Amino acid sequence: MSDSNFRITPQRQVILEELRMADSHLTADEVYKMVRARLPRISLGTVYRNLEIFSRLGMIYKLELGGMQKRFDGKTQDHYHLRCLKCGRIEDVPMEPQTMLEESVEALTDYKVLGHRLEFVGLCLTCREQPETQAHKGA
Amino acid sequence: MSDSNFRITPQRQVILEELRMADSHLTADEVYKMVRARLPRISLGTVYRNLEIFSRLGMIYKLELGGMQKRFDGKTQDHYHLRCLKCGRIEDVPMEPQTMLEESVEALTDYKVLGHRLEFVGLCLTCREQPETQAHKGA
DNA sequence: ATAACTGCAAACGTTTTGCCAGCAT
DNA sequence: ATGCTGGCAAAACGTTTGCAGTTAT
Repeated sequence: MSDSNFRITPQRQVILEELRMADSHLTADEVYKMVRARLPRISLGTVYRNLEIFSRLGMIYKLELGGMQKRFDGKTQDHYHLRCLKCGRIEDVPMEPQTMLEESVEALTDYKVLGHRLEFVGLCLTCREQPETQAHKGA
Repeated sequence: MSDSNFRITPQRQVILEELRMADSHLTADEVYKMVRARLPRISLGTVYRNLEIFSRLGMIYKLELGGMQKRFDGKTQDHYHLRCLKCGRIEDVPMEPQTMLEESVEALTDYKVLGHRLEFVGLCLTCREQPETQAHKGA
């Protein structure tokens, strides 16, 4: 792929649409299931290939958080994430990226700091209120 | 494992020693290779099993950073990490955990925030100075 | 004709698991 | 005798890749 002769095929169209329609943070497999409802013959390999291409082109955002599957996000700009330890739900944090963190680290080390990834973990409202149940699974 | 009848077997002893001797951030496979030099018959499964147990007991620290293998760290207390994009080296950041970040997120959302993970990426001194070479690999 | 793209299946690297034997209590 | 533990091999998991056929230019 030369990144310039990039065609919007039906598969790519549908993958993008589903990613943008979902309230974000889908795993490749979830994207696959959703797309397959509209294009039953699409393959998981195609989904992976195109998610990778989209993210390389900056069309979507690839989340690689700790110890989990990759997730893909229709949004492009950087933001922090918040994960519920009990149900696994992932949400965006309505907080501006703290660039001063990078400045501090650059002052403290001999690295050229190019970015940072910040993830919060905790318990969502639902899971705090239902102490003994697994409220929901997935994104 | 009931976590109380926990025995220090030779395997466990050596795994812990190697983890504490190394300057940290080993992958399970690296631990396996090092331990095997002293206990040639140990199996990779045993290494994984015990790393998991140690980290559950808080005896070591399990790093699960974005999109990579897990790494294990003899140190116990929380700290931030800094990864070189070019050579993959991972270092500790000499910075105190910023608990006020968690307070901000708790104020901004309806989550009970229990922790956070912060990872910086950039270029280490070596890799900045040798622009065209891959300086070193691994931890 | 050429290059990009897809579906399919196989391969991959990492991690987990089942099983049985061995050892400590 | 009970139960934790280790070695081994197989399985599982998420992801990537090779290939052959298809589609668009």
